[in-house]
Amino acid sequence: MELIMVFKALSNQTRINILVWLKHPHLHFPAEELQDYDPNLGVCVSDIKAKAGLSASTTSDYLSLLQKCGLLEATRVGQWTYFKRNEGAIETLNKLIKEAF
Amino acid sequence: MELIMVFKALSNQTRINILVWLKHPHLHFPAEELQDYDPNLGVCVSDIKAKAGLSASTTSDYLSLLQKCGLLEATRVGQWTYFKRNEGAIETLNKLIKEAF
DNA sequence: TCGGAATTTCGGAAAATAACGATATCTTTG
DNA sequence: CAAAGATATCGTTATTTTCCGAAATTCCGA
Repeated sequence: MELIMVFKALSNQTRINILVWLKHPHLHFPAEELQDYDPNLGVCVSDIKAKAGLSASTTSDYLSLLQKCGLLEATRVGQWTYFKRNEGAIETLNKLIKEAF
Repeated sequence: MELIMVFKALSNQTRINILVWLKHPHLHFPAEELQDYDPNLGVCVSDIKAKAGLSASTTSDYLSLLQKCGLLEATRVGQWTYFKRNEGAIETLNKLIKEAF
């Protein structure tokens, strides 16, 4: 994990929000969208797009940026792509920050 | 402290480096420059400029950005401005990141 | 007070990022 | 196979960031 890539990814309020929303999806997404929510999968792009109020392309860009720097994991299931937090990477990040700074 | 401002400040390798250099100045700056180094003051702009290999204006910009977001503290002494880490703020940052993510 | 050194401020050119719509791809369903 | 929905990719314009040199400011010593 490259610290600078993570910081770039997090220097945008919406991307920070996405990471926070995905920590406890039930607190941030409408119940009907999480009908059959699976913690192993996460939340699909459209639900995140609706919550963020951004276009599909921007939402997709953001999610894949967060994925590229390791903070999110994606799983394709049929026509949907689900994103969830990579808790291991986030823990590593905390350690890295603690020891670097 | 605004998390997003901190992340923007840290999304630049030189600014990350400055923060690391200032953690243990003796490991990163020539001894003759730290002749009368005072932990309460830190390191002056010219020494940081020399280490970073940037122009005076850019160095000054970077340092004041790091100061504005709370990570550094500045003290003017005569014609020199010394910068040191704001350890309290950095600790707060660690906590914020830990609880936010 | 004058010159010079350290730093800051300002304006600008180049590079990077933001965010979109259009288009392409992939998948399911009729 | 065709159509429709979800997502990804691409090309674009607008905004932001990077980094500099020139000019301004501050301070010290002669």
